[in-house]
Amino acid sequence: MKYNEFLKILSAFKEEFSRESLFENRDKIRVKKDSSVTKNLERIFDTTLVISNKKGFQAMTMRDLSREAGLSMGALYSYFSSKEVLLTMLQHHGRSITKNILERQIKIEKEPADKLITAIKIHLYLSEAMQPWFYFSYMEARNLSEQEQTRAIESELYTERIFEEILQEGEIAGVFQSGNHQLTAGIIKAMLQDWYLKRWKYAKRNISVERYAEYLTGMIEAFCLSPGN
Amino acid sequence: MKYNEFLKILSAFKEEFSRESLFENRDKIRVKKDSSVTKNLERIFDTTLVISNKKGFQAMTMRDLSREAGLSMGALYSYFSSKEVLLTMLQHHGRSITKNILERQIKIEKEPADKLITAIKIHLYLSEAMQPWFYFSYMEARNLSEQEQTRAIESELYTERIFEEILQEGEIAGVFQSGNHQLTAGIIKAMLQDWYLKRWKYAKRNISVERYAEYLTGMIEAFCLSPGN
DNA sequence: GTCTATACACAGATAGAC
DNA sequence: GTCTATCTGTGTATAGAC
Repeated sequence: MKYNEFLKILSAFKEEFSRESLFENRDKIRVKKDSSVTKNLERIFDTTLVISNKKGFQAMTMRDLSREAGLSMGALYSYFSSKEVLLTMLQHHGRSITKNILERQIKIEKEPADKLITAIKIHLYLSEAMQPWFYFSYMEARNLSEQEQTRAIESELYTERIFEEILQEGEIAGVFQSGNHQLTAGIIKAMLQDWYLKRWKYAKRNISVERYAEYLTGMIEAFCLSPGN
Repeated sequence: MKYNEFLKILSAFKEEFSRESLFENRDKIRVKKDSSVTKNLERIFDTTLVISNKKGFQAMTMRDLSREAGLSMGALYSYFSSKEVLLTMLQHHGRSITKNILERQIKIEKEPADKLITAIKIHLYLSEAMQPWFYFSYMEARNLSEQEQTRAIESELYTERIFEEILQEGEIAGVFQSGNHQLTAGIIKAMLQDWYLKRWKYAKRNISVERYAEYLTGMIEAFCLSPGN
């Protein structure tokens, strides 16, 4: 799949999913009118990502956010009860999109080798399209409450387990070599994360997401495929 | 090389290097007595790493640091002029140790394949021994001043270039396959970083640094070595 | 050199007018 | 629903005693 095709799928998904997604935390929001929520919450989220990714969520003041988002302090606080809640909402929002898209796209493939390639590509494409959120999610994990940190770790391990299971499945089917699949899955995850954590580097070197995907899958195949496959 | 052997080399190096290293910022420190500096500065550094790695440098207050390091606010400020300067000093300190050790150990090897393995191992061992600093350095990079950020990026790219050059050298010697060595070097770096960024994960899974090193070098060799080597 | 006490700025959050 | 004005706690940093 090309990145352009993926973008279409993603935007269709967001369209369909926007109510559940953006309104997941509806009960925590004081504002009643839906149209205000959709309009302002997205603006608040986007602005938070921009400022936080530059200097950290902790260092972003509510006055910064107020100014950049074009809403008064008072208005901001009618969308969340505290800065910490804003952080939690933002994390939830991104996680549910990621999880849904990833599962949905992997299900389409039947063969382990295809599944592996697809999982890698979709993850890369996702993190390309939602880079600010992925970066934010990684860097701010330790500012979360204990409960939310647990969820973040679960989410991290969940993705890894997807890779691990595909590798396992492939070994049984005879297409993948045996090995420590958990370790391999972890290493794959690390390579995927590098893409959104070091975006500046790859941009400077003119490496497109498709090029990176190709190089990465090549490396994984060299290591995982059974000889002859 | 085993990790234990490395630790001996490291501690010998630190011994010999401690003056230059700890006193690199000597001019910025108001305290005159050397014995006070060696004793307290190391304590300040270590404590800063512990607190910051838990909740972020920004979120660590000087009162936190004062309490945990067992020094009053006033005393703290006689070792650095501001919180920002403390950050800069800490970064410098770790960078010079890393750079020196890495260069010194790689020089020993002559064959590209050995050089590559050594570079990977030494980097892993270093980040194992100095994990708090490596983690800190990665996570707090964006809180640095513009000038210091440039230095941090340079340092990051410098390490990558070491790998790139080894790969290049090996291709000419015929032991490594051709390919985009810059991309490969970046990916190797990502895998090395995962070790100190996700230490909790590997600890939980009982993966030792030696085991990780072995797995990683195995993967790199599968991808890089020319057939027949 | 190290302490205690304090200055001063600025953070997050809310009350109440519109 | 959104604004402005303001409360209160906490942050970094320093002055001056010991």
